[in-house]
Amino acid sequence: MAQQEDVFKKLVSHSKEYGFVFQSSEIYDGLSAVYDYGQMGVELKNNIKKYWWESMTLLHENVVGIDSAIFMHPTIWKASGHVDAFNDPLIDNKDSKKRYRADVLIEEYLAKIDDKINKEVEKAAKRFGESFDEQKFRETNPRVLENQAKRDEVHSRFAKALNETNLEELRQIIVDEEIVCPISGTRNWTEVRQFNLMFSTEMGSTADGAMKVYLRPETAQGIFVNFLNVQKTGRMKIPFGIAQIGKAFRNEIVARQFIFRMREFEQMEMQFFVQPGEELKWFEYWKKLRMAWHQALGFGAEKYRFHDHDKLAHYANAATDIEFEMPFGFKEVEGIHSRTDFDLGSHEKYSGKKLQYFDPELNKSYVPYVIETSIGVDRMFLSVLAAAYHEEQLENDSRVVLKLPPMLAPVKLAVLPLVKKDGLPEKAREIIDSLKFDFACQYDEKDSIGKRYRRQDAIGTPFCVTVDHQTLEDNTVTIRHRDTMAQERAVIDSLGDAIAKQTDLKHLLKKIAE
RNA sequence: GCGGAAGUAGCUCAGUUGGUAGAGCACGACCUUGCCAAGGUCGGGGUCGCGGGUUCGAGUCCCGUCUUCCGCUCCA
Repeated sequence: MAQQEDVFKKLVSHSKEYGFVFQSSEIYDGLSAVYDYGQMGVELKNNIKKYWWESMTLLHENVVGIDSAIFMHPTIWKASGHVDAFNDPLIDNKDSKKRYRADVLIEEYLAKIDDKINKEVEKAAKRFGESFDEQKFRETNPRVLENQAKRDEVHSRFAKALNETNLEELRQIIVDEEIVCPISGTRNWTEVRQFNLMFSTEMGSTADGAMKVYLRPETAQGIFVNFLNVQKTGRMKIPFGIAQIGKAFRNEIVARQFIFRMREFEQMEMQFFVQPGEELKWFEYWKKLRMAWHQALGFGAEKYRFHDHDKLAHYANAATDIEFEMPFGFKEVEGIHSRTDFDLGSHEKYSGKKLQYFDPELNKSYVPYVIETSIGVDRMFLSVLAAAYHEEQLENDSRVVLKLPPMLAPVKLAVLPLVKKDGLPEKAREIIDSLKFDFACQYDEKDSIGKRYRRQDAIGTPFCVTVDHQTLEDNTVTIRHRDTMAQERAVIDSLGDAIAKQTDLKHLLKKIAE
């Protein structure tokens, strides 16, 4: 583990050193859990997105894309359940360091009083037998009355505090009722804090009572609310899917582990609409397909595993994660959920609009069921980087090499003049000029050739081409391969095809299409 | 958010009982070499995370704050 964390640290500093990932606002001391992608990172990230997008939209004629806005009508988040679920009042016990939901603590306390009352009643019932009048007992027994009065008092305070979201009052109830931490048994509580996991802002002028809008906490809802638009204008027939790549925002309580959990992150989501009753079949279908997509990258099947959910979210009837072995353990990279008709059904209720599909085969209308595949771009990025990062011991020294799948590499080819004189730089530029339309090339003439190879290794460039004096005579160059460090001689005219063959995304796509 | 640790050049770090900021690598120019880094010369770059305080004087001591890492917690 210590070694793995070490690798993780190295990964973070490598990311910075070679322009993959920078901390946001670094010159102002940074902004917690927000990161920027640098000149290399953006290329890698774009390639990952392209791989996903094309695997969805090119390989499936029944999957189309959209790009919905980050701002959406606030009611959408009520319908989706995010307003309620993302709004817990939390309190910490300073001794046990445990965190609780303040409302749950009070509810448990109320339940305890109920228990007490019920026990009194049971005891009395046993004592009096047949002749026991429970209602009368409840109305007259002093112990029951006392507890009942306490319960009513706390309950009404509690309800009022919740209604007003009065956090101080919630805490005061906990203090007044001497509610203790179940673990430490102490009453050493922090303030109650509201953690709204959604970021909000105001739309319109504040003077005329602006509308509070949220930055979307997931991209999925943009797909659901456009379900009918796409279905009708695209003449889509069920089953069909809508794919989207976009930013989402969550005000995480604890956001950590580099770009694994960020407050602003990017998702690649696809919602697949199916006939009710067929959802589990499609769930299995996408599960398999999504795993194949990951494994096509060639990092090894053992780095991935499914993690099926035992406890399902309220909307789901099946759910699994695809986990990847990060330097800090197996972590979720993608989620596949059978979301039933929860989302569309809920939007029907809240919007008052029908979100149904008329199925000509069944000759009836229904709210489709949904299979969701949802992958975090940044997590994917991190997993690719982690899997690609290698430190290799060579005979007399060592190298750091990113063994990125060539299709994802930010730079595909570096063209290096062996010396920067005798017309070699000019010849190298010529080669780049002829290839730059096909893939990303980089030119470097500084330092020794070995050093330049190392620099390209560090950013994961799969091919280096070296121009030497022989090149001027017979138009051949040395191709040097990143992973094996092997070299071969090739004619310049053959370079374009040879490299495209190994760096073009379509070769990855063909792999998963099989 | 709580507890612990840390923050000095792009990176990795040194900096003595408080006395005017250093090394290696990296970076730039020139020379040299020429197919797997670390040859020579010269050069650029740091208000020591930020803000206060103590002191004649703070990278060093004290307080606050921000950020990062570890543990807890949370995780649609």
